[in-house]
Amino acid sequence: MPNLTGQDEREEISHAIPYPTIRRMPAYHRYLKGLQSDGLAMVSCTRIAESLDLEPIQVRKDLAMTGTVGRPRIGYPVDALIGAIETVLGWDRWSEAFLVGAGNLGSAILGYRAFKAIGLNIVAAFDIDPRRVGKMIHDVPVLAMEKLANLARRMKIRIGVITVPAEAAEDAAKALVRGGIEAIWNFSPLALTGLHVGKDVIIENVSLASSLAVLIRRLGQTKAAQP
Amino acid sequence: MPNLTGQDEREEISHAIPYPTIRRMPAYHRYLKGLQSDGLAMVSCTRIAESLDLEPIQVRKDLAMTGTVGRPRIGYPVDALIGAIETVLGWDRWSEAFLVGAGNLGSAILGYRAFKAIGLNIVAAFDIDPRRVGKMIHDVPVLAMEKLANLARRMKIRIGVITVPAEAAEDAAKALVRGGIEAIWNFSPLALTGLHVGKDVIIENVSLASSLAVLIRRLGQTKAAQP
DNA sequence: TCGATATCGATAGTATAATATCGATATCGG
DNA sequence: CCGATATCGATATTATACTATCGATATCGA
Repeated sequence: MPNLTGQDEREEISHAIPYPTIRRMPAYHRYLKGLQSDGLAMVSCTRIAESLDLEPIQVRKDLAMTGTVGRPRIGYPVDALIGAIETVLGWDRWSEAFLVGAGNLGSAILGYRAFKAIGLNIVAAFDIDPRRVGKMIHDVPVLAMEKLANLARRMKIRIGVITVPAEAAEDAAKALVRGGIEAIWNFSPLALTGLHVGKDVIIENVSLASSLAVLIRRLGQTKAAQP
Repeated sequence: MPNLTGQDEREEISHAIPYPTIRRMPAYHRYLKGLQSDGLAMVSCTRIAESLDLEPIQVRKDLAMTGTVGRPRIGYPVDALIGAIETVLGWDRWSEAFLVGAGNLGSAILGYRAFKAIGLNIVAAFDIDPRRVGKMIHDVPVLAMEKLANLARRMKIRIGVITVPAEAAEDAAKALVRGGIEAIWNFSPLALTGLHVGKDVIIENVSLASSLAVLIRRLGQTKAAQP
């Protein structure tokens, strides 16, 4: 049975997109936006690869995943690529989100206006500290944790952002799940799993410790390589 | 010629550790620290895997990379594992670092005291905005960008953290490189490459957009799965 | 004391993603 | 007008990481 809606057709195409490709998409998007503002209409994989320090073949395969077709010797249409990437990443339809933990990191993320352009609109923050409750941080109200669940259900919030210390991460996650949240973007040092929140909640852990571990490791190796 | 120092011997063992394993190491460390404070002396891969929602085989292979030997039916000694992980990750000898960009995100990272426990000690921040220069943020002084290069060389700083907007990232990176910095931890939306800073500078990009892209994508897929 | 069993360590197999190869195509320069 | 060439798209190969299998080992309980 053929699907007539663009929505489902797109899903069908994009179902097989590997996550490494998804991770590179924002970089392509940023670069293409730059070309677009310079008035460039077409661009080749070779050029993109040179600018982003990637392999041309990899770029070609990644862009093919968006469904955009290129022309030999010319390349891909810039505008179409940008649109296709935005569709694949879901940046065309933004989602509202709640944030838990209005500390240093939480405030920084609330102040990061760029998220709105990439599909995330944080509409309220929550904290257990009564001294923070009631304040506004970057135009976003800080509310008491007790109000989270009901408000989330009422507003049909699907995404929760966790920016609390490790000790509070599990409680924060469970509060979000009680509110019916479907996806959690977790910045706490405790890596959340399906064991914490149930396996049908989507979790994306941003592990700064992992990232730093790789950096320090590579630094140690170069030092060892040049004695 | 045999090496008598523990340093080089360790490097030899750990040279082959895959980066995915390195990325999981901080989670193991955190979990093991919890066991240690509970007084547990030995732990099996099975138990670790269950708690962290991983495969036991994967945990066993990861831990084997540290050189720690386990005992059948009993498991691995907790203390030894912790020490081995700290050695592999370089957390035993912390490095001093400079931070560029004392805005929201920069302040948050300066306030993140946990980094000191994992090998990173930020000793100074830099900013182009004269209104920020001269202030203290979480006990770290904010200095003028012009002072960066000389001070970095004088203090033999090896690591730089970039928390500036995308437009300023390349300049920030180049300033760090002029100061002789060897490794850059980049939080800006612009992914830095060897083309920006020269190919012998180590770069670790923390791409929040990539992380969010994966989250939103997975969310979109579950929605499509249940119409 | 001795067998049952949980676990380790090593080897083998599988899945995934990165890279290479090659024909097809259409533009650009002569 | 026509050949040289840059690029695309598809297929094939390689590299990497993850998962499974199996014998060896040592503890625990009967």
